[in-house]
Amino acid sequence: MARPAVKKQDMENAAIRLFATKGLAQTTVKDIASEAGVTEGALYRHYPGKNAMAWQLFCREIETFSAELGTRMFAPGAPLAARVEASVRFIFDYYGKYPVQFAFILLTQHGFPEERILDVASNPNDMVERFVDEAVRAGEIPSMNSSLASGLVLGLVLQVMVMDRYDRIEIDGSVVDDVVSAVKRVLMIG
Amino acid sequence: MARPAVKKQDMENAAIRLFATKGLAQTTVKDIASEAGVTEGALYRHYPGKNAMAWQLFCREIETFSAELGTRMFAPGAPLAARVEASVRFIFDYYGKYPVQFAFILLTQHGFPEERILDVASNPNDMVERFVDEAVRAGEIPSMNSSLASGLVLGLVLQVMVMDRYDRIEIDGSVVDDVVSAVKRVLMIG
Amino acid sequence: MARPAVKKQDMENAAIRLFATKGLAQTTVKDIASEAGVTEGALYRHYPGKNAMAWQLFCREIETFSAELGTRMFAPGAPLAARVEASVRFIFDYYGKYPVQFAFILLTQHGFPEERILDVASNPNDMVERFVDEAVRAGEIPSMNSSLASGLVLGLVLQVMVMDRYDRIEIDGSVVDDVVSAVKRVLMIG
Amino acid sequence: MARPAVKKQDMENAAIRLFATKGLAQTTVKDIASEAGVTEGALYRHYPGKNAMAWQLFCREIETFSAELGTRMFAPGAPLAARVEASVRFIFDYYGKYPVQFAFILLTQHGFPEERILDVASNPNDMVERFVDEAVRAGEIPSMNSSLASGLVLGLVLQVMVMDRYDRIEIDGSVVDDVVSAVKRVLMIG
DNA sequence: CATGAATGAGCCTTCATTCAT
DNA sequence: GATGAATGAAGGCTCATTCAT
Repeated sequence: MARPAVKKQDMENAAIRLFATKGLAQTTVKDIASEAGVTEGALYRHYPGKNAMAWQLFCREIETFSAELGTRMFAPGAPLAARVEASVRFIFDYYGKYPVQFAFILLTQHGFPEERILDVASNPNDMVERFVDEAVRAGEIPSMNSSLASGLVLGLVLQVMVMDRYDRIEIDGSVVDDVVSAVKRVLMIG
Repeated sequence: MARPAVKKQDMENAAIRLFATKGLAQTTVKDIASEAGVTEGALYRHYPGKNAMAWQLFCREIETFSAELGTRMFAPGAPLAARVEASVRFIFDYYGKYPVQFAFILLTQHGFPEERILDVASNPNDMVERFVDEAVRAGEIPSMNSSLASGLVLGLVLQVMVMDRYDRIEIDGSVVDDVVSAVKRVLMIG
Repeated sequence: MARPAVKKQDMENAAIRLFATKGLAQTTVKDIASEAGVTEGALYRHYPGKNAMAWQLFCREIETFSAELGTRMFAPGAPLAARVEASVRFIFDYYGKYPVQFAFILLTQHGFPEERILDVASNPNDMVERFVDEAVRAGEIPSMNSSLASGLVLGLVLQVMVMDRYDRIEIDGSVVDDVVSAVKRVLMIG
Repeated sequence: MARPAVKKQDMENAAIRLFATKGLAQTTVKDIASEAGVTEGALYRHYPGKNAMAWQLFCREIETFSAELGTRMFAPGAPLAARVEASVRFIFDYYGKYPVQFAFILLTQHGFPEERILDVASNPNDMVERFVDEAVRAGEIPSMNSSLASGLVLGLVLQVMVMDRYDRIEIDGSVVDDVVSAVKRVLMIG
């Protein structure tokens, strides 16, 4: 009978918040521990180390996000344009609702010494690629390099978020509208 | 007699190469020194410290790049579409010719504890923004949020490079063509 | 119902095996627990701490061994040479039969921060010393410094085992014969 | 031009003294540093780490010792018995003159996680083995297993030192005489 | 009796920076 | 200008031990 281990949750929340704010390398184990109200050693009961913890949380967050994104992107029966629109809107909703988690994904993605975001089992990149492939095969959009298309589309969305975090723009409804139509134009939909 | 302080050059080259390869935080002063064939203390003869050195090199690289980019983007007398095309092609040329420098810019941009790329005096972001503003004012493209547009356009280009570095795509002529037309579609040119 | 506290046995066996293999300092409480299939805290149900456990086991093993050795060394009525021979043979038999326990004694003897093998109530050293004293008093061997003689004799036997563990020699019947006669020559028996 | 680096000497002396006194595992880097009057980091300019330092010093000490021992053991032209006697006396002289170094060799020999004394290039064990082989080949002593003989002889000498360090005996001239004759008897010389 | 999360002190190591030479 | 030994402040991690469950 283990105790409710609520401290683990505290540590994970603290870690994500700190990773998202200061970056992986700039966040110390001591930071995480004191933010979570525990001592340093406690981390090592649940994770093999700091980087491993970050990577594990990173995968979990990105997979949670991807799973939900998938239901929009591949909603059965929905027309292509609607699925694109729903997907983009979902991403920005998610970004608005879980800004810390999203910032964590955004800021940490290139910071791992060994691992890479594309190694995560279910990642948005692969999903967009599959989406494009299927659309091409269905004759709904012209033939195109799906890997490239996936990069282009994600570039549009992610960079807008980067600019939001850098206070260059403020994301609101009209911005999202603009991104939706940019994505459609890049994919030559409608 | 002996050549002059060619050591400084060696150190800068080593630093850029290492920062581009391993990232700022993962590169130690000892790494730089030994790669350049000098000792650790030598760095402090030319720079106040490691981060300052990186930031200084970063600004220099980005300004060199920006200056050249500007001549394409604002080529006097050239039509809009041609300037867009020339700009995108230049970016990829530069990326192909100075991959280390470019990776340095790409990988280091989020790695500074204090500074940010948008603070660099002459940065691509501002340039694209100005480009869009002028095009709108000239009635060459529909009215649009230029900050957002700048983000979208840079997102297209940068993410393609990220994917190249992650071996998801290989940049060649047709990829560049595709990016050029994606940028044009996003800016609603032609 | 369930068997009684067989867990304690498991822990002791695991501890002895690990101490013998990796040494005292290199063996962690977690090692012992996981090897024994229990959790870390369980150790403290039976022992005040790791070092105390090791010392207790060490004393137990050495006393068990010493007691049996004593019956050979001081077998009533047996001639001196026979008792020496029986003793040496017993040591090597024991070493062959309980290699882990013996290695534990051998490798751990200098590893305790506070305690020392010579502090154990019944230890081989004291026994050999008494043996020599009595033989001298009985006029069976020339007068000699019994403390020194005890060191010499034990040195012969123990170092052979060390060499066996280091794979420099392989102990077999003829090796034991040689050690027996070496001991006799050192003690000037026969 | 490096400064006289007298601190390195201090650190090595402190390390040897501490390793000999408390053992390898019980000696911390902080101990060594503070005993040598430097800070912890200083160690890492000269050695890759604590264990590496200990092993390096250990090898150096044992090789210094072995080299000198070799000149006695293989003194050209000297008769066998004289060489044995000179060798044993030299060992005890060395032990008396450099008790710390010798204790370091004695106490540390089993404490390395990876390495072993018999792996040292020039070690006493190999030397004694060669000595016995040559003596057998020259017909000066009966045929015998030289590996075993080497173990026996070293067992005699080392265990006497262990007992000295444990205050069970006090080494003086007559003890050394006794060890010399014990060695001769074991090797069946004279 | 057993669990295992948590502690707290300490360990080895790293590294940007300083400074006597 | 250059050297490299030394510093000092962390940093990540380990581990014997405690204790609420």
